[in-house]
Amino acid sequence: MLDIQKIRENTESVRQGIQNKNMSIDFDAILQLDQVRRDVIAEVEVLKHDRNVVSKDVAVRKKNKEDASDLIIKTRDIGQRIKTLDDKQRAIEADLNKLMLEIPNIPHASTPIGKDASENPVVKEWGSRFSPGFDLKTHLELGESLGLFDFPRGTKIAGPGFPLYTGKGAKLERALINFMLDFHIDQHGYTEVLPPVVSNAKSMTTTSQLPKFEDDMYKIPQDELYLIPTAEVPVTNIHQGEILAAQDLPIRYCAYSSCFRREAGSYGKDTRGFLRLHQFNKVEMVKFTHPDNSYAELEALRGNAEAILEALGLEYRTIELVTGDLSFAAAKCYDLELWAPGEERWLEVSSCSNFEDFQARRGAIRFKPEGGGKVQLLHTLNGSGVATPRLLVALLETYQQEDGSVMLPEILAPYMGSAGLHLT
RNA sequence: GGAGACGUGGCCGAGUGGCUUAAGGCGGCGGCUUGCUAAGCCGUUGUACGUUUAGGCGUACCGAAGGUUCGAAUCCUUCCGUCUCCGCCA
Repeated sequence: MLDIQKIRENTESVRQGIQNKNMSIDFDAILQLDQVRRDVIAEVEVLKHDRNVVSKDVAVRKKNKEDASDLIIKTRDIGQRIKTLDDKQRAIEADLNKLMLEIPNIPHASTPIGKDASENPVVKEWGSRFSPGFDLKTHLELGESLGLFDFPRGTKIAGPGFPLYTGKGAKLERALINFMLDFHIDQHGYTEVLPPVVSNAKSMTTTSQLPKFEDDMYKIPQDELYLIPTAEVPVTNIHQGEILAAQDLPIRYCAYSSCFRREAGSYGKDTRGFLRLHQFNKVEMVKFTHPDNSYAELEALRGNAEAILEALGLEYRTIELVTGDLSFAAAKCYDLELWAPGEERWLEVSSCSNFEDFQARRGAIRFKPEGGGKVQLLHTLNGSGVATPRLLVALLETYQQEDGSVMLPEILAPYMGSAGLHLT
């Protein structure tokens, strides 16, 4: 959510930012509603002040055993007017809040202006192309012949897009999750958390899955819960409504969770194998930072995600999203893409974003500055570190051997066993 | 799922319709003292919104939302949460 005061005072620059995001918002309607709201508040507060003064007089007279009926009659009318205005204020604020929740974050000044993904600049390329000279198999062919997963049975159990991992495939999935968690905890200083995989509407609103993206999520109406599309939701909401001490910042959490996405509107796209799923595993990093440090923390966060890919020896590139491709809540974002030699394409495995105070305002996540001073909103960031399905694709395709087996990188030995690195 | 108890500031805790502007204490912050010394004394204390050149002023907030009343932390209704006991359960 944006600051209404900022919209009021810097209307044109906010308007420009939204336009760069290819969105359109009726700011005139919002400003007008805000003006009405403030007029009503000013009016009702005068009446409440009057009521308080008269009520005190009533109390004094009653204490002195004097008659106060004239005052009571006078205030009865004030009470009615207050009630009317209170109702009006409530209605206006509900309307205004609804509009405010639909306004996307505005891009940071450093985010390149551009219309869509085709204009995203590549900011880093790492690793070398895997081209061994024999015919490369896709992860589907490899997985099937090696018995790593069973899509038909996953479909039978739940439906398409719900993968069943089997044997070494299940172990590899578990190994990757543990490897990434340990890496971020031991090397990058994150604190591990293991959150619920469901969240309520309030939490979903903080991170802005709600109200705009309700159709993308699985809902449990009976209990008014949603399955999380990412651990970002429960982890960011750990400090919802709290006032943290400045000395405690930055807070860095790392969480594994299953993620659930309906992928409505993407039917027929990337339906094969692991490229697009309804349920998948992901290790997520979430940071709560002082506003002054959030962009330095974003660079570090991106580095933490890249370090995973480098440790696994996989070719990747990092792109910076232009304003038109930025997600609803982000002010700046990097995407990490792995090269899948069998698929012969780049696969997005991580998104690292700075939301500035956008989510913090929605969730009332604040901090008290060191040495006192006014409580202020902190900045939230998150990034995948990383999602497993496409990582598994690139890993299998990059480490495949001519005989159809896969020789996993040495760094996974503690998790697979040395002998277990060779998938046959 | 059943029965009961409870929900007050950073924390403890008083408060059953009106000098409550939420007592008192702890903690925090600022100052004084340095013959009460592992201390003592004085002052201060939250959040949001509105308003103001500024200092300030006003309004609201006692789990949440409504209601009764001239006036609600206090009375009524609904909801949420916590705890205890019972039932079920990995």
